[in-house]
Amino acid sequence: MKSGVGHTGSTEGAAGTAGAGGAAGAAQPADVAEPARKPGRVSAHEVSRAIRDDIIRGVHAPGARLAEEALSARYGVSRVPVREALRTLEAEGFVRSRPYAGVAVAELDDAEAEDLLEIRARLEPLGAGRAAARRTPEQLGRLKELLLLADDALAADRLGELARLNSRFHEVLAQASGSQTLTQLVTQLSWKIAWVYAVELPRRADDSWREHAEIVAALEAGDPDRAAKVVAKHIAQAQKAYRRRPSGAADASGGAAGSAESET
Amino acid sequence: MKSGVGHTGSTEGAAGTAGAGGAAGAAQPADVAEPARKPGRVSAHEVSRAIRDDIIRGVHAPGARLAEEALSARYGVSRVPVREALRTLEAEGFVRSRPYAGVAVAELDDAEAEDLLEIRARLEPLGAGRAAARRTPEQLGRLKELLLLADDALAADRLGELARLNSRFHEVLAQASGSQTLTQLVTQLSWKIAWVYAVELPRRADDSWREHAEIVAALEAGDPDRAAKVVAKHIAQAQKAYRRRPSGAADASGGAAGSAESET
DNA sequence: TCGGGGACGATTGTATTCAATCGAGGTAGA
DNA sequence: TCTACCTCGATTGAATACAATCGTCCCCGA
Repeated sequence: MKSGVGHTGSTEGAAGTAGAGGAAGAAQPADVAEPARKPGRVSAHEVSRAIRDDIIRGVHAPGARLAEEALSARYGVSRVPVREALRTLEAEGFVRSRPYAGVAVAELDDAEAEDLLEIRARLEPLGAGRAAARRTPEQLGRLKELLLLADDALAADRLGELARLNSRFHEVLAQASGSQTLTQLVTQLSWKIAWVYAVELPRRADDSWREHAEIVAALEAGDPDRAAKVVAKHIAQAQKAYRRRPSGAADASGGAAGSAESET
Repeated sequence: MKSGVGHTGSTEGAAGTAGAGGAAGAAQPADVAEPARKPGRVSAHEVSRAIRDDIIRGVHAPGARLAEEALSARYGVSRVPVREALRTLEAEGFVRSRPYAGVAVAELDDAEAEDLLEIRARLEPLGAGRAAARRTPEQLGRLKELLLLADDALAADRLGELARLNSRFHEVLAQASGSQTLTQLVTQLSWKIAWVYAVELPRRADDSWREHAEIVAALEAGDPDRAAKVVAKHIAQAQKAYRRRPSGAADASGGAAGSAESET
């Protein structure tokens, strides 16, 4: 008998590692320096999460070269877990690598950003439809909780946290679909969207969360068609907002230096 | 810029071990043995490709545990590149891992398979539309070349090769879209579809490649709408074929059924 | 006989060390 | 002065060695 490894589903939804949130605020790019994460024992998964967060926050600018040694110093681990993390990020499309030439942060031009939104527009309604049929009460509860947290954040005008809550909302929504593949796809997609939106998203925050509430209502009602439709509208609004953005701001200017709090 | 991982190689060299003789039915192959792949210098990227191919071909059955040492012995490298490969496959959704518990091949039930097809149905027409507008003559040439190769394979009734050509076709089609993100998504998706279809889909091959030719024609004409429409039809046909399959044998039961055939 | 606790083996996770490759810069020659 | 070649430094890629963790099995006690 092979005793085949449990794996009871759960596409790993962010284990609550305290995310070096300390350096919020300033968030100057590029200048690597402080270890930022010295606690003795970190896993490769966490390193990938840390690097991903930093990419999304603009700490590592698009096109920037990521030397393994520098990363290993920054995150306080050896090169081995760093390399593993880079492979993960490569598969996710955050970095590109060439043999013996190292890895660099991917560059997202406007066309890519548009594509991301277009892809999302086609996938999320699908997931929402599934979610309306399959969501568990617990998932519904988490979504509602996120709505409340967002209300607070809105009231306090903490936009950085809002961005995180937004990603999280769409992540949970994807999980509620009950499809492993769909969840993974949409989750990775939501990370990338957060990246692209790093600058723009806060502006639309208010409307966005009103729409989120509608989504939850549709899920609660268990109406797949309505859920899909509401999500589609939501995405379309987001697309419109992105296209209306002031300047071509797809790069890593300081925007939304959100705290990296990782409460799940 | 080519984005690493050239995919120039081909793995059919070791195809001889596929199927493991008539020993189908008896699940739990697991005990891989012969090195099958000793050539001196392989890179981590190639290892991930090798493992992925073996998963798709059913050499590693769904749910099977993948011990690092066993893999490193099988593919003739140390554990380090194996681990990197596993991180890649994890991000792609082919395996699932838990800290200190190792890695196991993911399990795709019928619902997941349906979702995969649904997702593809929504993404590929998008890519095809882009491709019709942006495809380069070189890409068009490669697609045509694939059509010819498929003709040969059809004539000679080499279904295993057809499966590979099929994946390759959709890969190139995605590349022609000019969108990095879309390319990566659709490519990874096509791998998974090949996996799901490996057991099923006896031979829709003939129709499938006729539709492929239509796709190429639309691309050549540079007509985005028509391209998207043709691809949508193509996917819909594939879905129909899948749903019409003889038995519901898409789960992890038998796993390592002989040669991998996937036609879309 | 059955349940709980602890030690052992096996496997994963990480660090350290060594080898291979690429790019930059300098030097010799035309 | 320009070009080609070559040497050297730096960085990536891989292998080996070490530490941490988990599951299992055995022993002990009720």
